[in-house]
Formats: sequence, structure tokens, C-alpha cells
Amino acid sequence: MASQTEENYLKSLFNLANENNEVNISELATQMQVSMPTVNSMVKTLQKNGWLNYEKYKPVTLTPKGKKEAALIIRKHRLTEMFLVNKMGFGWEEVHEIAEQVEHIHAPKFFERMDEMMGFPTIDPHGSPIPDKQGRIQEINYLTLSKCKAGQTVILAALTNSSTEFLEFLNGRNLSLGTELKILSKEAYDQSIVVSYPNHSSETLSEKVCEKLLVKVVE
Amino acid sequence: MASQTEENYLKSLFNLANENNEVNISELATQMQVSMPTVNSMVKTLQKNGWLNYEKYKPVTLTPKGKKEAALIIRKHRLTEMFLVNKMGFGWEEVHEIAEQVEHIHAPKFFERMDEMMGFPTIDPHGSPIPDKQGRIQEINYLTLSKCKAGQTVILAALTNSSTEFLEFLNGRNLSLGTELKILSKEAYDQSIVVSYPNHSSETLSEKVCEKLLVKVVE
DNA sequence: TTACATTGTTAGATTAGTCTAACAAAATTG
DNA sequence: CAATTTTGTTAGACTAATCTAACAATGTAA
Ligand SMILES: [Mn+2]
Ligand SMILES: [Mn+2]
Ligand SMILES: [Mn+2]
Ligand SMILES: [Mn+2]
Repeated sequence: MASQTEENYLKSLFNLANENNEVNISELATQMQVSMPTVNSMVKTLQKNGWLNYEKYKPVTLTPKGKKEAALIIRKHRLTEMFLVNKMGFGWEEVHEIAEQVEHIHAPKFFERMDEMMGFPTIDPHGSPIPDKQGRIQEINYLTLSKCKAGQTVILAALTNSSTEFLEFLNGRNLSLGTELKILSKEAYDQSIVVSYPNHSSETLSEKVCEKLLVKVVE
Repeated sequence: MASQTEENYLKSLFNLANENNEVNISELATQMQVSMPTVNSMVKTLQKNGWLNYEKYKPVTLTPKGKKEAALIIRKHRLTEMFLVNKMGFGWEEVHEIAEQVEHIHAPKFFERMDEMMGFPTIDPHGSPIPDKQGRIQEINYLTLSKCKAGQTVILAALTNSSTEFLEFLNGRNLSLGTELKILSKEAYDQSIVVSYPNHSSETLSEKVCEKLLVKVVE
């Protein structure tokens, strides 16, 4: 069984993996906020336990076993976040830190019960998909708002970043998942976008913000 | 901040303390399932951090700070158990192991929210008192059923032992907190007691069982 | 293509939490 | 009270997870 520390590494490895499933030691060190030698020794341990493939001076890749394990921890994380929001009345900006701890609890029934109580949700409060019990993730291809054009109508569906600060920024403008946005205009100079939505006739969103908003286009 | 390991030691120290608040190293070793040298080194650490008083060859005692910390961990444990039973549909025999992990989560709001959702309960599913936010415990003086006499009517109020096996034994006889028991007779030879209660006209309970049942006498 | 920067590895140290073996103090008991 | 048992301590070792310093490999760019 993976230790709490190993579980956090697996999660980071899963999230950092590129198209070829590769992760560099330096990226992982940055993400985990530890030194490169620490990562170096940890990847050797993870390899020894069959969670990843490692060859000197090459980027590492998760094994299928490691990928599944990571997905199941992410499942616990996202189920927890959804439970905190839907059943315990937390705001979407408050749940990540708590889930970061709860995800390490070993009690399958606890998470199954959450899942059941919520009617088997498929996304978390930030729009990210919840892996199933087999660790499979159904990836949905949303568009970033920054790629949309004036005149389009879109629905806010997910976020590429869920930092507390960003979530509080969205709260301040009553932007939540499901909000229908009409794109009034797009400024050529700085790529900022002006949108309207219920109770907000005109809000300007910077490119920085638009890149973090994932939307689906309404016909 | 106490580590998860230290928190478990503090809890054990709190629970093992005698009338003089004292705990022996050997008791603690047994309870924690580690060797005596391990306890010896850990009590030195706990002392260094101000959680307990230690002098060579003497039993240890928690400091007020240590006692409060322990009570607050026990508070999280018992709130969790009650939440699992009342809000998530778990049986009282299933919750201890989960609470043993959840009690270490550092997220005051999480436990405050549980408390609120349950209407600020004062006892856990096994009848043990839930310490308040200041770590104060209101002790209730129940009687063990083994001390009761034939003819008395009592209400099952708490347990001195909450092992899964014992809880399953009670489940098997539909004995739950609040059940009103009429003591029909007491066998002088082995101190077993025959009781009747709703849907059970005559159940014999061994002394071993009676010692673990805490009751209050009905006038 | 050599120099420089970046990335990764090795060596060695540190801390937390655990162990066993050996010994010492305290408690019990004949 | 002396012998024995129980309890507690010390010494020394080990593993997990981390660090810094030094060095080596790889990648980039003049
Ligand atoms: Mn999260
Ligand atoms: Mn985590
Ligand atoms: Mn318990
Ligand atoms: Mn615990």
C-alpha cells in the first residue's frame, strides 16, 4: 500500500504527464515542492514498488498499476469535494484543502457512501471529471473561453485552475458552473472578452481569466 | 503541531490515565502496540514539546496543554462517528476504524459543519460524551448493568467497550442505546442476568457482557 | 562545436518513528 | 530481606522522507 507521501507523488505524476505519459524530475520537484534529489530517490522507490518506469536521465512514466492507483486517489479527492459542496454546504473555494487530506483515508465504504448519497456524480465542483471505480476517466473536450468569438453563446462548464484566489474572483462576479454567457465583444489588443449573463449586463474578462474558463458552445 | 503519531499517543495517554492522571510506559506500549523503548523515546519527545511530564522510572502525566489537545482529537473522533451514523447511514459497529483516520484531519470548519448539521450532539454512537470546543468533557456517572438487581428497570445508555465484535453481539440481540431493560433475575452462581425488552421476552446476558453495558436506572 | 545553462545523480547528513539486545531499577514474593 | 519478576532505560541499528553540496549528463546557443 502506498504511503500518504507516495500517494501525493502518484497524483502529481498523473496530473503532470504529457501526451507520451512522461514527467520530468524537475517538474515533479517543482510541483511537489521538494528538491530534485528528493524526487530522484522517491522515483527509485516508486519504481521498486511497481508504480512507475524509471531509467537514468530519462523522464519517468507511470505504469498501468500506477496510473490506476493515481486515478483512484483523484476519485476520492473529487468525490470528497463534491460531497463537501453538495451535502455539507461548503463553497467551491473551500474544499480543495480539505479534500487534499481526506483523499488519503483508506475506507472504501466511506467514499462509496458519499457517491451513493450524491447519486453518482460524474464531475467535481470545479467541473473536473470523477474517475470511476476502475480508475477510468471520461475526458470531455471543452473549449477555453479565450478561443471563443464575439457573438457566440456558451455555458461555463469547468475550470483549468481551481485556486482559492481564482474561485473567489469568480464568486465576486457571480460566475458559477452552468452560467450561460453571451460574448458581446473581444478586444483585439489584449484579447479581453466582454460577456453578459443573468444579472450582469456587461463584464470584461481578461485573457488570463478567459484561458482558465472552459465552456461548451450553445448552438 | 502534533504529528499523526503523536496525536495517537496523546489520545491513548488520555484514555489510560488513572485517578492521578498517571500512565505507565508498559501500559502505553501495550495500548499503542509498540515496544517499550519506542514509548520511552516518544514520551521524551512529547515532554520536549510540552504535552506531558516525564521523570525517569515514574509514570507519565499529560500537561493541561496535552490533556486539551487529546480531548480535541477525541472530539473529532466522536463527532465523526456520530456523523457517519446519523448522516451517512453507517452502523455503530462500522464507524470506529474510519474515525480513527478522520480524527487526524486538520480542518476546523469540517468538524464544525458536522457538529452544526447534527444539532450539536453531546454523545457519540456508543454513548461516550463528545468533548466541547474547549476540550471539556462532561462526565456522566452511569452504572454497569452487572451492578443492578433483579426487579430494576434500566435504560441502556452507553458502553465501556465498543469493539466491532461486541457491537455485533448487541446487534444480534437488537440491543441499542435507549432500549429499556427489565431485569427479571440474576443468577448467583455466575452473575448472569436475565432481561426482557421490546420483542425479547427473555435474554440471558453473561457477566462479561453486563460489565460492558452502562445503564441508567428508571424510577 | 565549444561554452554555458539546465537537468539529473550521487554522496552524505538529518529527523521521525520504529526495532532488538543488553542492562538497570523497582516491585513482588517466598 | 534476598531472589525473582516486572518495568523501564540505554545503545545501536534501520527505514522513510527530506536536505545541501558536489558533480555529471544533456540540451541550447553563440
Ligand atoms: Mn481539488
Ligand atoms: Mn493529498
Ligand atoms: Mn471510536
Ligand atoms: Mn487515529
